[in-house]
Amino acid sequence: MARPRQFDEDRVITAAMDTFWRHGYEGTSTRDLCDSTGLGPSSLYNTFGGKRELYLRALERYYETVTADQIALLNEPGSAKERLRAMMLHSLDSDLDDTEGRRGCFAMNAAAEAAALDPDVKRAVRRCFDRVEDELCAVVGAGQSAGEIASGRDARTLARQVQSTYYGLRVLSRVQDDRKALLATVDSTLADL
Amino acid sequence: MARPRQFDEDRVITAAMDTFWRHGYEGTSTRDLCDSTGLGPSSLYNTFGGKRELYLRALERYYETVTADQIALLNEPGSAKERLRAMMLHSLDSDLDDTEGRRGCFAMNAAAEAAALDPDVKRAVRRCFDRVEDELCAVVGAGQSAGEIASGRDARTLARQVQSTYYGLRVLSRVQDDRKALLATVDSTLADL
DNA sequence: GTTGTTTTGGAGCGATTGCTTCATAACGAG
DNA sequence: CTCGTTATGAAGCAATCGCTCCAAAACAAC
Repeated sequence: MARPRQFDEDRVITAAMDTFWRHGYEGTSTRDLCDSTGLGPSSLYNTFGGKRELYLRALERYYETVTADQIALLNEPGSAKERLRAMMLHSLDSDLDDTEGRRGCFAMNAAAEAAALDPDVKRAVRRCFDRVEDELCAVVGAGQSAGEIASGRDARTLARQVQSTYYGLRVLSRVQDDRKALLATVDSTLADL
Repeated sequence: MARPRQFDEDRVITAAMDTFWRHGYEGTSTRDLCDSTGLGPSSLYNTFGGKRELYLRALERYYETVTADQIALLNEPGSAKERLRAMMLHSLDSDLDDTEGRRGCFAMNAAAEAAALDPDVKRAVRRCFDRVEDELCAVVGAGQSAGEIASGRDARTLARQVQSTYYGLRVLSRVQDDRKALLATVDSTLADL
């Protein structure tokens, strides 16, 4: 019926996510996006609508891939605290990896840069955060059932404490290179549970 | 000897800080800066050198004013936990204040946007974070001496835990409007000390 | 007043911004 | 094959980017 597309939409969104992740929304130009995706501007605009729409798609993709990986780590075999530690360690090592360009957490970057201005960005970021919170809650609950974590306090509250510490550490990791110090905070937090 | 300046350098830097704070580095144009400071481009460039230098000056100013206010709150009269709570509450209410534009923490925004790329930005942000950490450590130590906080653990480690939770909450506050939930995490964290 | 020095406002530099236009290409349907 | 439809690449739109240049202006020193 018509000419088919020469590109894989998924790969394009992934490439765009990577570019937005590294340089932020304002720091990424449409030409940067054309270069990283391999698409010409007409294909890019014809398919996605514009820079903002592609940014939102990139945030969705982040949820589907990176956030999903965090959830997966929380569901590996092991005790509750081991699983919490595995997720936090994985993110911290990713944050400190110079070969990856110290790009941090895309959702957190988007929260800092654009969540205040754009309700759609806010919603997309919140989706990532809420998903992590829910899964942390489940892990904490499992730990409580197993007698590994004290049952006195509300699982949701404990999960939010862990989540806050986790995101706070990722903020600190942007300017703090001392892996041991960050790790000590992780272990100290887990010991409190 | 020569024509004197028609503007107050401090006021200009404060105005620039406010603009960068609200819109980020990439989101702020030199014309935005001219508008908010009242300076013409020639005066702005003659005095400060360029956009990047002014951004660094704005981060310095943030340290001198907002970070200093946080430190001051930690040194108000009251118990250690009361002082920790006062600082966190103040920031959270500032983060949630719609009339201020939900601009968050300038240092954290800079960390997310530019710390990975610019070593000078990284240094300026870290200065803010380290100052808070040091003061949190002092407050925790005082709490331990007063018997208010358990003396078993290292004050520095506890301070870092509080700091991480604090920054994590400020991340969450960008997309989470539920003040009560955020507050519950504060109180739960303080109860653990 | 004149001179010397610095600041100021405005025009505008080349480059880049997000995006559009359009002729052409590449297919499926008939 | 022809036709209808969509995708593509290249050129380029007006607007804005960070920044510079320069003549006029405003002072202090003399």
